[in-house]
Amino acid sequence: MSAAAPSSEPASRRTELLAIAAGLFSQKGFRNTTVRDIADAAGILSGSLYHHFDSKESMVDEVLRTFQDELFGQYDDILLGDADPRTKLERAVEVSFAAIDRHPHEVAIFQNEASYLGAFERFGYLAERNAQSRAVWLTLLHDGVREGALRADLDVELTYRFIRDTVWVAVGWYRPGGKLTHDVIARQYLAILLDGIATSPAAPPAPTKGR
Amino acid sequence: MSAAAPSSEPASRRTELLAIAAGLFSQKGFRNTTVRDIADAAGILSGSLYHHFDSKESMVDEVLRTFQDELFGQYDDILLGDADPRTKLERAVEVSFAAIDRHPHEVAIFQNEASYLGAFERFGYLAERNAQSRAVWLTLLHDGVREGALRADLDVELTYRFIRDTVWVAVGWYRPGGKLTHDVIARQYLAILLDGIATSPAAPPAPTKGR
DNA sequence: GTCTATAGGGGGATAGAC
DNA sequence: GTCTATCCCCCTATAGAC
Repeated sequence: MSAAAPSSEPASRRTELLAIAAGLFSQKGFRNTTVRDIADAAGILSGSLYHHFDSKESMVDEVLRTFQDELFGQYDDILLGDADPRTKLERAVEVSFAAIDRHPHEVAIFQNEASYLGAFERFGYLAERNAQSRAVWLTLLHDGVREGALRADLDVELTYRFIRDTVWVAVGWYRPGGKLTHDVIARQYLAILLDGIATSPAAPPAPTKGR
Repeated sequence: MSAAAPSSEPASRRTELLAIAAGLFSQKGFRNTTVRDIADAAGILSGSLYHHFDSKESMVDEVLRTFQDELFGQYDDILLGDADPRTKLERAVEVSFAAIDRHPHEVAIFQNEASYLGAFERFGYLAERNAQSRAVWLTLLHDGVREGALRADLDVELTYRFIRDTVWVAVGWYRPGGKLTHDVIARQYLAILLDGIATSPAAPPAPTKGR
């Protein structure tokens, strides 16, 4: 097998091919993307791909590992920092939206294919990363409650799911380079998450000012 | 082709087969589910399926249409009702979580396959339903702002996306019959959405009570 | 590093017997 | 309503030439 280890050289052909594959995987799904699709997009024939990679699986594997190593490194930095709980939570949200901005394909692949790929031994690390992600958010939320920054009656597990879902699913509609930048979205999202959208808790029918 | 119209009789074989197919489509994805998978699960051979349906596409088509007709009927009832804006918004959220409870497979299929299926002419109605859903939520949000129930500075478009995403993506982890019932989840979710998770807007580091 | 050629398997769908 | 048998296409991956 000629597939060599990624050797940090001049953004190699290997890297180019991975980027092309990632785009297709995110757009059409892993199974629904054929090696011929990838080869076509790269301007070569399908057989030639196997000079660079062992298999289609190897491609998605390398894409996901590279992305996750970077993302979880950022989470770790936040957790190890000495900011207050609310700030840490805000930073984690910001970092996540920034990841969607910089690596939309990778995020989409992880979102859409994790459950399918996770069934293979080779991709067992996906479940580990998932647990690690949960641990990060639960830590942030528990710290926030303990220090009084978040409501004491919070269902932390449920809140974690809502945050996780809302943040990552944004990859479905966020467009890098569009009108809304990732940091604006993060701020707006945090405003809703932290303070809600209502004018007051269980507001009365409102003193009929409009209509 | 023998595929007859659904004739409302005793939960027919046809209906059974659709339920089996829906379960597989939601679990493994549409493309990743073979007609042989469906036939196996039904205890028959793949060729026999074509006595009931024209094609695999026809199956997913019927599943989605049936579900969406029901769901949007409920949305319409809410919109046409005379409740106040906040109550309408709450009901729409409740109805959506109830739909996840009663039709988890259908919701999952719509969530995961809409973008793929939508590319075919036959499934053009998926895009229409999507636009209809957006119209429902935007109406609810705009009414809420106009009547003073929701913050005047709300980014309605962005809020719509967050609501939509968080509600439907719950199908990924919600388990009918589990500890958390759909109405409890809806209430908890509305608590976060309407009032936020923070103790106070931009709370100070908190009078260090714990640690 | 890419091409030609092809092996080997699985997919959707059909025709006709029972 | 189901089964047997099968067609034809597309998929991943390989072997060896250039």
